[in-house]
Amino acid sequence: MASGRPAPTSEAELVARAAALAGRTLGELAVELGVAVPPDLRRAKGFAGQLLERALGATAGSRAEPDFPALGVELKTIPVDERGRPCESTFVCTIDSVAIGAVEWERSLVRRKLLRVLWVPVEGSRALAVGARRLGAALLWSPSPAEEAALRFDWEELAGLIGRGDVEQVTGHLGRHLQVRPKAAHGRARRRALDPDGMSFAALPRGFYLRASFTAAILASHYVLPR
DNA sequence: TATTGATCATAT
DNA sequence: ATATGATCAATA
Repeated sequence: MASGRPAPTSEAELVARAAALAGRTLGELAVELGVAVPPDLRRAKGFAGQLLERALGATAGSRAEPDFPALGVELKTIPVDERGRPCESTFVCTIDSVAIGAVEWERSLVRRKLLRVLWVPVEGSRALAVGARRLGAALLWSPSPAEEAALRFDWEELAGLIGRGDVEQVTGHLGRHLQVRPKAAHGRARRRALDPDGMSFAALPRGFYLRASFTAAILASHYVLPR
């Protein structure tokens, strides 16, 4: 990957850059950055996110850090329908099911990832060619006390189950706003986990996701569709 | 058709 | 192999 823009040095600069992208298409951005546009996202699921990383000067790559380390800001592109509502859930982080039982909410990866997020809406209809999809108005967000309390409630239930060795009992049906779903390269992937008796076994890797209803509420009071 | 479970690409 | 970026696609 070629390098993107230099990193922004303040939140204001980051927000200004993001605001300037509203209404632009992924195709226009790709041309400016010298990136090829895939025909669809089946084999390029991270395309929009990686394009925006470069357009905004995020730290590229797969380092376990916020996208903008100096600012402590996480970048999330979010696909939205024609009404501005999320098309998908939002991946937050993977789960270390062996360690999670010893972690409190305040130090959890979920909370740290969501402390400060730049949401960048992108038209997500599969009927739109990838290159024609427009960016919406970005929103720099931190959870309100009520939002954090709600996330904490779900996290404690889910992390509690996993910590007690019941990771195999946790399905995507649990959690009002936060849920646990598989997060793996393929169905044979395995991570070390503990059963209720403390015995180690190979489990399907899982991650925390925000339900679309939760992110819809975040975007609802701020988001404006591109026009 | 909304949601859950499964999967794909790239970088390190 | 595990982190990043997520969306696909089968199911209920």
